[in-house]
Amino acid sequence: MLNDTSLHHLDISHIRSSCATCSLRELCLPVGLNDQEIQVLGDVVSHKRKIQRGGYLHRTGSNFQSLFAIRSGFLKTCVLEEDGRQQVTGFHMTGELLGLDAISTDTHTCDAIALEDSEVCEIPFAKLEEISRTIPSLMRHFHKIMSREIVRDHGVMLLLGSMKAEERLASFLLNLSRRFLMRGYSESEFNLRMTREEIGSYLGLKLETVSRAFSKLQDENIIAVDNKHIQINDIARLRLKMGNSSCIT
Amino acid sequence: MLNDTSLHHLDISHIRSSCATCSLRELCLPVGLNDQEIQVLGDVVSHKRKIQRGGYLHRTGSNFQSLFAIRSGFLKTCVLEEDGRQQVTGFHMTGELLGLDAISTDTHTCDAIALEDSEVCEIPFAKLEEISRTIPSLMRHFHKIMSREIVRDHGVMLLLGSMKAEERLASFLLNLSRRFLMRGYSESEFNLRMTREEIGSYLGLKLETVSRAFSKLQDENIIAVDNKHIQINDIARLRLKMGNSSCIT
DNA sequence: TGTTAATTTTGATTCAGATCAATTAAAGCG
DNA sequence: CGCTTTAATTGATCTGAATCAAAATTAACA
Repeated sequence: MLNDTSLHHLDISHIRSSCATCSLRELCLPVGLNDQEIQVLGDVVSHKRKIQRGGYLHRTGSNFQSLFAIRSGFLKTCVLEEDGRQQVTGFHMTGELLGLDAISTDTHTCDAIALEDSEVCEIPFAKLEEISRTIPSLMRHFHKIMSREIVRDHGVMLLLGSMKAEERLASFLLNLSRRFLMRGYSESEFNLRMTREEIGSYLGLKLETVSRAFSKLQDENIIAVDNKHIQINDIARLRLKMGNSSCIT
Repeated sequence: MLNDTSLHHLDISHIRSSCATCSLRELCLPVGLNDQEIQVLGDVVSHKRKIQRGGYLHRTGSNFQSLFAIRSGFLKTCVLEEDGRQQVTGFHMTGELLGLDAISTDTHTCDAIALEDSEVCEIPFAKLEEISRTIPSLMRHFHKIMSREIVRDHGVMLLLGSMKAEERLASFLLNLSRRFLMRGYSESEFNLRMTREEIGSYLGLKLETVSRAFSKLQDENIIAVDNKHIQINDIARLRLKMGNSSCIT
């Protein structure tokens, strides 16, 4: 459950690297395409963009033209309320696709902010639709990505609707762990890119509660916390903490 | 915010009724298509299915073949946890599209249960993808539907993550009100099809809390509650109750 | 490098909503 | 129609997380 805009579980190692413009292999889209198709797709996603830490990839209300595939870095998406407070709707890392929400109204419905220096590929949506007409597997794949985002959101709804603080944090850490693993990083040791407040916003908790939950898990020797650095000592017990283990797979 | 799998706000009155098999006008898909295109689409969605109150449209884990467009009735979708408790992920009414979550893995990720006798049109997904290749506006429209579901889910996440009980119920009622209005029913008076427990599951509250929130709103003369029958006396004040009014539009 | 600002931790207290419990009302059904 | 089951309301109590508050730590930056 939790975050998974894209499809890292798919093995993309078989993709041949014929793309000159942009290393598509890291991206989420070209799964299962042949050389020629990758070439076509590559022409579409050629435009790269760098965002500095703290910078905006897009803002709520801004015009939608393109999806963004994250090549590197780490971003959050959040909706801003009148009163100034923000609700984080997701954390996003390499290979994931941003902007799906904006297709609905041709307007971005959330802010996307880089939590560390990041690089994205811009994918003009009109062009993506166009070429997906001639490459059925690309269309199918894109639909799966959108669907997966819906499934993820349902998972978060379940988390927010029925789990308690410690379960939420366990779920969150396990989700991060899995996503780091899929990208070839350690599943048991990583650095958080977001603050306690941002975690809290995402999990529907106050930052103090997040901090306390971290401390609690550390006291039980399930994890070791050193500020932003997390070490998972006992992943099995962390899974137990989640309670209904249906959420994360 | 809250429920809006589909796109009732679009005016479909201009659609010419050339479809022999199934009255597509009620459905969400054929917006902006010409006669011939509607004909093509009509051939795909011809298969109808009735579900009795309490019956399943699909179950978690079952094979995904088709999306379902609701022609009449009222359904809920919910995910079942190990412990037997269920989390309602949405309530769905005429014109909305079910099954989007299943595209991701070709397996349904939730149960869809009729809360009253309902009728749906089955839309074989492979065929939909196929014809959407030749009808760009249909493809675009389908993408907007998926995207809108993502936006809706983000709205629910915001609700679950940051609103308190009374705000959640106000938001829920206003959402229902709007959806009834869009279908030509009264926005100020309607019957709930779901129990307090199901509302609570959806809103992340216990049924007692839902009941108390109803009573509170009634005491303040904002609504009148008679079991499942709801009358909204002061929609403006109900909106105020929601707090951050960004959610519902 | 020193100074300031932001973040994190921890404690004390409060409160919204959960839980427990009992009653009332409505819906099925033989 | 009366009986049983299910759903809804309301009250009393408890509890997990919010809030308030202060100290400690880390990061930012001139």
